Amino acid sequence: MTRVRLVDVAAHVGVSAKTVSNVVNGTGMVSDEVRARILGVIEDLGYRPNLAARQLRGGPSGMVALVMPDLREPYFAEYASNFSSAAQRRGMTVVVAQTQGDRLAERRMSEGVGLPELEGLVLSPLGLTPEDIGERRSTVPLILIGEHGQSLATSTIPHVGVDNIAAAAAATDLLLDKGRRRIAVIGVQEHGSTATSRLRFEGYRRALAQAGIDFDPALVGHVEHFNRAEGSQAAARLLDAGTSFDGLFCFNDTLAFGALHTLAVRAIGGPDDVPVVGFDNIEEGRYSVPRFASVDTNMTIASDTILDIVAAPSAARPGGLQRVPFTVVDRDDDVALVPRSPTRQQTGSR
Amino acid sequence: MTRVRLVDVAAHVGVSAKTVSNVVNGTGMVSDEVRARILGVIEDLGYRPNLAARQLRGGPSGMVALVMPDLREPYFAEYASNFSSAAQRRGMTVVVAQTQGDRLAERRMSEGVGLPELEGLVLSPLGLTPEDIGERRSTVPLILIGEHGQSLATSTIPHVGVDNIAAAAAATDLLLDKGRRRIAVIGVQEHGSTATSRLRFEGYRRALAQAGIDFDPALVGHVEHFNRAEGSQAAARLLDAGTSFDGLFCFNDTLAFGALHTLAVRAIGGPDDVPVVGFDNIEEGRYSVPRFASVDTNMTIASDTILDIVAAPSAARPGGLQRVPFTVVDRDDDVALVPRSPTRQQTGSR
DNA sequence: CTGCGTAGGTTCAACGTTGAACTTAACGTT
DNA sequence: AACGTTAAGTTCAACGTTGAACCTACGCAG
Repeated sequence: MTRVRLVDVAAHVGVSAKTVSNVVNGTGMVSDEVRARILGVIEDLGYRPNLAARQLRGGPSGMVALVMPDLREPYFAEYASNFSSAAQRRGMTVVVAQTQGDRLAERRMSEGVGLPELEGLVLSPLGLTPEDIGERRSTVPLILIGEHGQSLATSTIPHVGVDNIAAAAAATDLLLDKGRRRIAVIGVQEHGSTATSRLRFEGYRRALAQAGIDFDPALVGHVEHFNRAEGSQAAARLLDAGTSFDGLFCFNDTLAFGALHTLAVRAIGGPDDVPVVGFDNIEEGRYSVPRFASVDTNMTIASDTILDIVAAPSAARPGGLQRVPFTVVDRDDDVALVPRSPTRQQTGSR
Repeated sequence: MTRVRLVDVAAHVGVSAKTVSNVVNGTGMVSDEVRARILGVIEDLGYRPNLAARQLRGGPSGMVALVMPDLREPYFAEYASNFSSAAQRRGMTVVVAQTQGDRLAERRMSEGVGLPELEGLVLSPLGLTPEDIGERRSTVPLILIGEHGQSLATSTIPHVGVDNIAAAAAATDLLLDKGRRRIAVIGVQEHGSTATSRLRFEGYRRALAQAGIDFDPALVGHVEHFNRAEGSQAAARLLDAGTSFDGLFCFNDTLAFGALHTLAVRAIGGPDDVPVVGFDNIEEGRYSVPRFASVDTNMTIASDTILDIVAAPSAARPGGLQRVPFTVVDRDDDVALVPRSPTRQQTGSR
């Protein structure tokens, strides 16, 4: 029972394969009567076009690759979910792969090795360097997720994400607006892929400067990775050092979870005492007790932006950072464990 | 700058395209000298085989589809991560799609509409019925994730997962072994796709029966969905009804998070007071405070089992449930926020 | 020196689809 | 009646790869 082909349908109807092709693709001229018969036979036989043959003829593959460090991270999982939904809406198929943030894996994937003909390759880089991009052979359009500072910004590769400096400044402003003056920060990195961390740190410092507050290095919590354990440890170090703070900005929500845990264990804080702001606004944050604010990175808008770039003719494809608007979400009601609509929002243009 | 083909490489070397093909695929006889020259030119020109053409010739596509309800759910995200890694290890490409648990979406995806030629279609069903499977047209091997009770078990479709009844019984046993006698349960469903819930409930009751404990309907927490909010509400309902319990079994970890939250807010419990057992052993559970036990469903083993089935010749492909061993993981040390190695494990054969 | 096996190739057709170019009959115009 | 137009098709080649069949020179046994 081999697969049904165009010619099989054609034979059953008594027309040529091309006429069936025309019906399937809505091209050419076909009488209503013949079209109806063809559609009937297609249904009966269960014909489905062979994408490989289409592609070989130069047709679109309808496939986009999404390459992320690790889907177990809630942020990447949510991104993948959003992206996949957006792609499905456009009739595109998503291929996923993981790199574990490994530079060589990212390099290899950016070439699309072993992957089918893609219409776009969307990569969330951690280790990739501008040289890697320069040496890239593949002609498949590459689009990077997130802003990555000078390192990758100078390249002509489009990247899609929020303005990290502005967003981090807005997050800091939220705490400043609450009258906080000693705002600690968790997530400053010194090793590895520090681009995101550096930009958010810069935003934090700019917001402080604008408010006329001196930067205090004692308020900085360093981490290696953006995970719960390190967020928790960084908060513990701040407290152990005797540093007092009345607000806390974490460079992502996972760090915030960890930090909140340490604060809770030590019976410090609570949202009115030491308000916390995270970054990414992942689903899970909606259920957090104690609550914390976050910066929503509008992943749905980002996904659509990316797919628009993929769909654009190569000449019209932009380079550099494509800014996605961000939203500072402060959940200042007291409900827990029920998804909340944000009650206070500040939007992304500063 | 069109893509490099076999003939382009062949022309540069001065041999036929077929010889280059032989080198690429390791077939036929090629002298070491010619092989070396060909490999050099392949590298220089950056040749990469056109998978569409290969496939058209009847070659393997190397693609598997993974269709899940929603990647934002940590369990599915982790599953996807594991599966994707396992597939990458085998040189296979994973296509992902989401159904939101919608039966029609599951039906449509199970046909592989709009997808390239697949070697396997792996689906985590919520609404799919045996009739849907019966009416399926596609000849691509379908493999279901999880055990789904009578409903889908009778079909010849292979499904891969833990023995839900045995695993739930083992989870209950863990609490019984701690001397608990009034064990509450959260996650019983009455509407929608209840298969998993029913099986785990059955396991709970069997374990009680074996221990000579009467089942008390007052200890049952009903939910519509397996999420945090409902876990929290179910726990609240139990407490509000004045039901006392000294142990709690939640049908998945997300429910457990919610329930733990309610217990914490009401200052009840703690692991030595009211131990909690979840199901799935998701990453996030490792950082939970208060801690709780869980049933590890060995997703890596499951992924490999699935990929073995996909790779098997269709005649050798098994039907029915392929059992994956489970592990009851009790994290009874007191460390928090550092990934722990399980200290007490009980393995899956009862 | 004949014949045969084999290493190391080559040639050709086919996979299923569709753009481009071609055909045919019916119809409308002057 | 002759001509142009158009609707509704058909035919053919090509996309890149590879299995099957074919070719050829060389080494070696008899």
